[in-house]
Amino acid sequence: MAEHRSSADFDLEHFLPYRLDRLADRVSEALARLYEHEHGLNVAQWRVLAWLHHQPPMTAKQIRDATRMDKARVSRAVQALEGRGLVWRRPSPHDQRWHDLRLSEAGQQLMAELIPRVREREAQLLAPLTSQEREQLLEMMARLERPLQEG
Amino acid sequence: MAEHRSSADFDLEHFLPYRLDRLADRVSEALARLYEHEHGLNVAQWRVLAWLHHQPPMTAKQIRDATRMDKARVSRAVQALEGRGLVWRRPSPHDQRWHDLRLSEAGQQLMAELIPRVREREAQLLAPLTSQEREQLLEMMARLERPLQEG
DNA sequence: GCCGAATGGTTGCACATGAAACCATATACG
DNA sequence: CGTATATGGTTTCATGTGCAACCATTCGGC
Repeated sequence: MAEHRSSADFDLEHFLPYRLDRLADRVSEALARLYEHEHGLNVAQWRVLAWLHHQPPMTAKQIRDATRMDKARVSRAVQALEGRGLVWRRPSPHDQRWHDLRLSEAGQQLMAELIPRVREREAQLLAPLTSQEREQLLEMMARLERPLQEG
Repeated sequence: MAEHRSSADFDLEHFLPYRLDRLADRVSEALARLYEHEHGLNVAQWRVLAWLHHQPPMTAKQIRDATRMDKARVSRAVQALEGRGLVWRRPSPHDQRWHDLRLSEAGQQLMAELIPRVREREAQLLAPLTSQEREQLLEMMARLERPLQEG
């Protein structure tokens, strides 16, 4: 049985966590040129923009829940984006602890330019899979992720 | 056609790079307890140990090629492991620039203890998939990764 | 209404990392 | 041989990150 292999033949190349990490790194690198090199956005900032584009307005907490990023990471990303005028921040009328976040005009323009190119790049990355396989892949990933939700 | 969606409905939740990164993070976190919290090993160090366990001896360059890690990252991981007496380093007789790396007794012992537990944890993570699906997943990941090999 | 706990968000700190500069050794070519 | 170049590996620097401590506001129990 596969369960009884000795530890002598342990091979990282068939170890899912490692392979997952390596692929994620490679893919991320392939995309970085678009938002990092060309627009000076890091991954955290890109994600904040993407969520604000998709579903405004949001508070930092909502972004944190959506992205599962550390709250400090979200806070710093928002700060940077606000500093560059890509995001507006307004204290919520309901609760002064929150801030409602939205894309500014400039932020919307940036995303309008960026999204089609990011989509195109994703399509290239996914080219080796049929559309059925793509669905299957995302579905399997969702199944793997579910038990790992904490909180 | 799916190709003609406007940028207005872009949703990170269905964006593969993001989903991949999130899953990889979660999985990595789930494993970290084993080698990080209990043995003070970071991911880079764990990978070096795993490769040296699997295929000794190796030079830093070979580990770098195998893991696709930055050479500085490998260098620092090896230094730390040597400092803890888990790895031996010996200048290669063929070329003084290289160093042949091997696990020390302590390193082998550590891996003998760690590998079964890591395997067990991996099995838990993979539980939501049938063994056929697991193969399929790794195979699809390999197909996605191949065009991203650089150099 | 008032005090303690909870909650959204920020900041300080320690650490890991990638890129580039750098060092030492080996190879190629005159 | 001797110099230029390539290569393995290390170090320096700037940056991003998680964690924990912290601040401000709000909520819950009395």
